[in-house]
Amino acid sequence: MSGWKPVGPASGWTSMEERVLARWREGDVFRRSVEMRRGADPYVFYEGPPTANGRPGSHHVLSRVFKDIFPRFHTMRGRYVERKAGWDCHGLPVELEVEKQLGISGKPEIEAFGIAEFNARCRESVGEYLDEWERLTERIGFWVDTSEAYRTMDTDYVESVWWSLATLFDAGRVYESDKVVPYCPRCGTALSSHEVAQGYKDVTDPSIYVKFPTGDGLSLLVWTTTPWTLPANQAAAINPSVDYAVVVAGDERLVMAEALVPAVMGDDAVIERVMPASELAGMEYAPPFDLIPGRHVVVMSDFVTTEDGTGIVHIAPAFGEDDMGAAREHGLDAPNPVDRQGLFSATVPLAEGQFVKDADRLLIDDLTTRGRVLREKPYEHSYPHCWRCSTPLLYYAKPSWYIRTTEVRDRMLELNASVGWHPEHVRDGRFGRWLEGNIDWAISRERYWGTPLPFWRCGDCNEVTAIGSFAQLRERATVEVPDDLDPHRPWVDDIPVRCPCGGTAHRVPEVADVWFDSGAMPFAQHHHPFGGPDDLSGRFPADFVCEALDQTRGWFYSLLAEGTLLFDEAPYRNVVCLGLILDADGQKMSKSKGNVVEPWTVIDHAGADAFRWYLFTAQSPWESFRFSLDVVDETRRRFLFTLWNTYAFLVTYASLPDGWSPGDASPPVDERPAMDRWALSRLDATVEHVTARLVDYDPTAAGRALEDLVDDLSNWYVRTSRRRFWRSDDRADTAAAFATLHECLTTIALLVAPFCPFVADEMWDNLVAVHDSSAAPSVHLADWPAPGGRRDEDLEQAMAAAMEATTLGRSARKEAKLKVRQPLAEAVIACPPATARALEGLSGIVAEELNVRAVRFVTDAGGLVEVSLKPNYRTLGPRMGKEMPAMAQTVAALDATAAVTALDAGQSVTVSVNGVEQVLHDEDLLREVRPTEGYAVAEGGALAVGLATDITPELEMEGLARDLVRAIQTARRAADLKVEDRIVLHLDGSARIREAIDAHREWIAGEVLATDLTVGHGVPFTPLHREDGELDAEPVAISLSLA
RNA sequence: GGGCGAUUAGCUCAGGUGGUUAGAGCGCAUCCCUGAUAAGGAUGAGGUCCCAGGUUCGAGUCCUGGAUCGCCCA
Repeated sequence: MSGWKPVGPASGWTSMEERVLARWREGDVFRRSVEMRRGADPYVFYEGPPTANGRPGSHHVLSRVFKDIFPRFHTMRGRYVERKAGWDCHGLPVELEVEKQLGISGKPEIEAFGIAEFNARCRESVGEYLDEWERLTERIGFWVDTSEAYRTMDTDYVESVWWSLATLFDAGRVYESDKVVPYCPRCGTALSSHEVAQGYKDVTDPSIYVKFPTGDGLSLLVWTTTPWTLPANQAAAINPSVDYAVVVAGDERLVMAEALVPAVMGDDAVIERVMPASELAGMEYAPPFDLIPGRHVVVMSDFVTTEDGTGIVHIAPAFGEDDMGAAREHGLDAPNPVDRQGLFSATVPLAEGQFVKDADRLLIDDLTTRGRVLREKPYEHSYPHCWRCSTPLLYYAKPSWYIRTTEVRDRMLELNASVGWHPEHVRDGRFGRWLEGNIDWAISRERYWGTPLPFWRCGDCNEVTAIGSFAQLRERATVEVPDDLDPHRPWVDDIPVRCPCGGTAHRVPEVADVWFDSGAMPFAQHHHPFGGPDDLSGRFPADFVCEALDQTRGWFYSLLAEGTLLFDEAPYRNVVCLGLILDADGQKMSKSKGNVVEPWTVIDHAGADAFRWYLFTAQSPWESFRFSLDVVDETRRRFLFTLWNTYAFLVTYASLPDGWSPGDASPPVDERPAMDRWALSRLDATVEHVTARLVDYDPTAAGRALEDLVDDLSNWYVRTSRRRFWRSDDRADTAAAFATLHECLTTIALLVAPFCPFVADEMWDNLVAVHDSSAAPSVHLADWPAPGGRRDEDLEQAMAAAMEATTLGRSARKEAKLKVRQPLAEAVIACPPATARALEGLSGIVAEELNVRAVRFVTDAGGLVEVSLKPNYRTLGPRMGKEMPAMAQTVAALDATAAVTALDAGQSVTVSVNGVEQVLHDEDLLREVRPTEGYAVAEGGALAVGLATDITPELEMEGLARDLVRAIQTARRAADLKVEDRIVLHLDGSARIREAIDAHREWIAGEVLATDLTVGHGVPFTPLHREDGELDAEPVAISLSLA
């Protein structure tokens, strides 16, 4: 009654995953894994909401599996881990998609179409790919509760956002101001700095050196890359601490910063005179276009640099932040000849109705005609574009709503300091620097599909009232508010409220920045504060969030800003940053390049576990991934198939009729062979290490430790222990082997569970659950393992030496062209005495691996071994300092044999270095040993292995017998026998082969499970299978039948 | 122009606190094993550790400068 399920080949991986998935579904395993820990210490995870109006890509798989591994790990460690999914629903991307569907473009067309219908379409659009998202989420094993997902467009969510905005407004932290903002004329909206950050592109703009004449043939020379701003010019700014030069240029004289003369006018420019900035200040000039009245005067401003240009900056207050600042300082106007669509108004007849960027040419030509342009040159620079529609942004003065984040900047920095960033350098580097340069957060968008700003402005007194809940809205509304209020536009726009002054207030037209929505998720996902006084208890702050590195200025920021403003607390304790997914050549994946690797391709071909393992272990998660199907495939072969084969090996032999079951008695660990104790020691070490690394948010190192363990288990433990699993002459030993391997694989299933939840659960099911109804029915309902206290570092070191000796022995065999099947008389291992003592207990393993009759250790310095010495820099370096090279020479000149003899006798060696006596101990000298002549030798540092190369007739016979066994095993397989089938066997062959059979008859019969073995010409039975072949160029015939 | 990060074998990546001969996988070459077999394994070739200075007895590792690439910001 073994209960084992047969294990298929690793090639059936994806169907295995789907079976496991079905088990989870049927058993409601995810929900149970959460519920099981209810009441325990919560571990708080926040899902950064993706927008589901596009298909999920491989980069989404990256973030989703990282979001999965830590909650799974901490669940197994006993924490209660709620995992609420979330969807970002609002915003420009959604509007753009709908505009495309409707075949319309721009705000006037949207308004003509109707906001109500437009927003209804947006609401539909955000769910368009929800099914595919949920299907992928499930298939990659990302356990998150999609049935209870929060959606930023939900009424409750919007109400929480209103609460937060009203709270900030009432605290005086919201203001409206005319500011120059990055503005997309196509979308008709201002962009936040983190949106601007996403749209930089390298473009070539026309740049010109323009002359601003001041009379008498003298002109200020000004450089600009935005000629279209010149009609709005109001002033020219100079740096107060810079000297300016007058340069002769033909019959003209040009003013510019002295330091920039060579760069602008060449090295042989003639400087007429140099003056301090103060001499220029207040000077008036003729504006480039005499269309708009203004003072057109030289002002002094610190922001002017001499890094490029001419050191004189043209000031158009409506089109630059610095310009606006200078205008305020010097009392200048801020005329704006450009409308909201980015088109010139009638103020500039020359370019009326033209898009500003397109008007550059026209304006430059006009200036050139009038002799105002010194030079024109194309200028390549990085310029911000709209992150969705790619229109070049304009810096443009307009009223906007702001949150005074600058007031809490220092507090944000303080709170940030306590966050565990991964990688650490983001805290003070990328993110910290960004926070230091914090500017007030522009939160308003003049759009449609978003959380409406809950601000109402009175038509009488102009005061603004913030509404923080729907109840408050109902209370103050002058009209009936429906029970099923949709708090979106246009419905809320039609609800006026009473102003305290007695007048009627109407909602301001703007909606909120979508980043404010997502930053509100810690409280809005739970409808705080409307869910009662404890609605955030155990839910704030998060222990862990995780997104791609580009979110530093996005979600990571909006979370921190809102956490600080509203709760005076960092909203997360740990942040894991993720890198970009690139193609195999390191290029960004993009549809236009056609180099996108679809997640489904990877999953269908390699499976989710392989996909996950690759992402977790390929490299530090915050580096870019050079991603392709091939690298996932390689990962899968290397780790998952090795693990699977080891697992399949155990199950195959355990399920044989006289196999093994987990309940069977097995010897206590300290009575098991060294190999078993070694495996368990390695297991305990790995449990400890993997746990520590995962606690520290480092799945890469954790995964690599698991790879090492699985490799050790497969390529050393199983390799050297194979026969123990099917030799039944020592039941206790077989049971020890099974129990050891079973425990290793069971524990590995637990350790692998957060990484590769499918294979882990499949293994757990077959190794544990099917045998023991009291055990956890799924690995994901089990507890994380603890080390079993069986660590034996001496044994681990000794085993490492045994592996090394085996490697060297194989190298020596290769050197001597002696195949492994040919037994040899002896291997001589030359090593220091301590190593020899450690290795002695393992010499049987080494002997078997090297196929030698005996292993002999040679440690003395005489006869068989040559010793040479090297200084141990690690111990001697600090002691000797500058004398170290002299010491190295002294050691090299030492009589190594005598020194080693003394050291082995427990004595020290005294040498003289530059006249000073130095006492050397065993640890100060490193030995290199090698056997002397007569052996095939390979050496590696402190170990050398020699093989006796003489093959006696007896060894030759044994080698032949082994060849014969191999041939018979091949014949067995050719006859399609099961591994446990008994056979009757008849052999025939040359005299030499018959001699080998005679010498090893019993052994051969035992190896191939022959109950009867005959030799000679006539076959005494009707063979099921017959094979004629050659062995060592001599004929051999094998006939066999079932016994 | 500034900030952050990266640069180690043909490719993908490891290399606490400086210390003997810089490692692994893939690929390649040559082989082995055949009771894990639609598998497995070994040995080997392959490296100016981006460059140049500096600190040090000793630098892939620390410092300075530079180059190239990436991300972010002006």
